[in-house]
Amino acid sequence: MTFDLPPKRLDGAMPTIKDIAKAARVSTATVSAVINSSAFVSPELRGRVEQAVRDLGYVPSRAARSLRSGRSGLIALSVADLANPFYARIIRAAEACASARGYALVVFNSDENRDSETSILQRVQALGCDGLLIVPVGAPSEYAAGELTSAPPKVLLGRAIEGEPVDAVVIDNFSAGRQATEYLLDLGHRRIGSITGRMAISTGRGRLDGMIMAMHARGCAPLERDIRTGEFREEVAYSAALDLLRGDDRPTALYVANGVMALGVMRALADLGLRCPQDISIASTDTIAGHVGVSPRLTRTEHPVAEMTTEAVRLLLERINGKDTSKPRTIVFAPSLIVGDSCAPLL
Amino acid sequence: MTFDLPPKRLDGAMPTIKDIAKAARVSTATVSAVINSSAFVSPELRGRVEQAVRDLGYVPSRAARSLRSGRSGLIALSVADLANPFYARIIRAAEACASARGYALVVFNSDENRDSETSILQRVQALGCDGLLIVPVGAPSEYAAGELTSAPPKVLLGRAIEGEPVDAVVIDNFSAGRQATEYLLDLGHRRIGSITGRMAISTGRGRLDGMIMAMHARGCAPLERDIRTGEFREEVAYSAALDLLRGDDRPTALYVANGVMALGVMRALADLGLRCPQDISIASTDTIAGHVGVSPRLTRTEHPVAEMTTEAVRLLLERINGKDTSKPRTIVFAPSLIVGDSCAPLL
DNA sequence: GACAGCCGCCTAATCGTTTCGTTAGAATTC
DNA sequence: GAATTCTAACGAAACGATTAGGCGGCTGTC
Repeated sequence: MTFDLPPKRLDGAMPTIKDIAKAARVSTATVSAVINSSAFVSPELRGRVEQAVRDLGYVPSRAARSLRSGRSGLIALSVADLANPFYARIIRAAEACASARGYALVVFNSDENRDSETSILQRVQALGCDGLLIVPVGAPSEYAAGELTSAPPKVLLGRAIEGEPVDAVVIDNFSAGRQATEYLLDLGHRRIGSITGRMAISTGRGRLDGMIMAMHARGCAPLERDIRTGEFREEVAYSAALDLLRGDDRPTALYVANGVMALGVMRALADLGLRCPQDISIASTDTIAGHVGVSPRLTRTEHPVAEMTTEAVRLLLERINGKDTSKPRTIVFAPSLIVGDSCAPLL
Repeated sequence: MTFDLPPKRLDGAMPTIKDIAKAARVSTATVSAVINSSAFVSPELRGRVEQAVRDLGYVPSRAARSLRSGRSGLIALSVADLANPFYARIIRAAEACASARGYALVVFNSDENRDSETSILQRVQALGCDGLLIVPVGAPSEYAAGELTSAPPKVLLGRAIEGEPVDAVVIDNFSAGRQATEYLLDLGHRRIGSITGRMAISTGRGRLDGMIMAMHARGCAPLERDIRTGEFREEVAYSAALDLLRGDDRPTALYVANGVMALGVMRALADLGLRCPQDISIASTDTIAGHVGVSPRLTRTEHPVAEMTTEAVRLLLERINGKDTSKPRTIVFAPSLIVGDSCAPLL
């Protein structure tokens, strides 16, 4: 009897299931059964297979597996702006959650660009990702029929798209805008301005609506020139703030619709020589990363980003596994007000 | 003649290359040739194939493709701590670069945990990723032989591992520590402390060494109690700073080895009621994200994260494509000092 | 002792591509 | 007009895994 032990392959090529089968003197079916615990295998053979797997350093090929099973083990995440730390938190939570369930996370950046997003949707399909978590960047009218409802399953994260029958995990933007504004109103401010996102995006529109309604409820209304909208970007907010706050005819308080915009406003304040909160009060929705212990601490509404993301992944996986075949639903998280020291009472 | 136009499949199943071949009345080989422009095809057939592809909405299956070709089109990125905005910048640059070259980016978080890293290395292999960009979290001794040199190609990013024959893109940590410390020395500080990373990590060790050498060069040396090392985390730096700066027997200046640690120190200062730079000067390496326009602006050394990442991706792709078969090399970027207002002259 | 039933394992088909080797026909040469 | 080369397209064999179906051999029953 010749012992031609197949040595640990030195050629660098990865061993395949056939190599294991040969080494363990069993069929590939048995190897597969051992690896997936999908059928009973006698301890004898099981032992031989496990030994061979260890000896050869065998790792099943995901490519072959996914060709056969139609599953890739990949979850895609498309965010609107990778430069925004807010999305870093989403990536963190999504990665942790996906990893825990055995999935890998593929990250894309649409950079607030609808065309990029379209190509991302295609690439996600081509990659055979099992699901997609997406922070959409388009207006509702910009999505072709079926673009968001076709396979693989998709879950909108952070931003809703009206009229699209697709799962979504969002916050109550209206409430966020209202809460922040009411706080400013309570401090006595009456001329309040706002720098917010595009009106075509649910977060931009909703937060501004909440702000305006809060003012109406107190019998006032923002001036048209005090409302600035644009992309959710630091530079956009910076120039808007520069323009809005230049000169003496300016609001006494500002509601800023997200974290990086608040940062842009802060930078503008510094450039204009305005002090916060002495010269102007700032309240926002969404926080500035790493803003702990740095003055002034922003007064803002926060929302549980990690929990929202986890929930979105959970929902997505249930769709993927076909456990949830109910109608698409929207899960709404509530924002809460965190008081810092960026707002002062109006004297 | 019957026109049984194959309708856009309504069953949800994706069309395969065979469907296209049938619809265009050609062989699958021809379809493949058209799709990959891998062989000459007459305009006639080419047209029919392209038409069929459009009609059926065909997208080649990446799973089948990668099974056949051994390429997945995936590049993996393993970062040390997704909560650190520094890594968000890396992800951003890597995603942009990979996308531009037609690769998708799979993101992993080792969370400064060597065991997680080991399992990430396995998952990367199982996924069949074509390459791996990794910010390693282990000490040189913790890597098994071949762990970093086996397929797929790997490039270390930000942190070097001595003795491992693998490509790396790093900064001159020694110079970073030296520059920042020299600046503090120039301001008249003599008792300078440091809060830095683990000594087993090249960035922790290198930066501290630079700091110490700078002091030696001026005929002084840091006190042992003024040097704190630990993980590159906000909380670690926070508690180290609290302990180090409590009481009157404390350094007049601090060199902090990275951005999130600087943040932790700032928070500690706020809690201790110490003002920066009046009561203590802070210099760091690596910046705090979103620190523009917020006071005090940190004096720090910066390094071109995006360029480094781009370079790392470039290197990786050359290895993947076998264009570069030279010995592994380490590319070193130079840090530069950015003066903010977190340091004051010692009176 | 014959037969049914189960257990444990194997053979072989299959997933959707790419690609090698082949072939039919056209173009060129003598 | 026959022999040769070229060309464009095709057929079929991989790639590595899963899994339905099949087949000996054992146990148990009457």
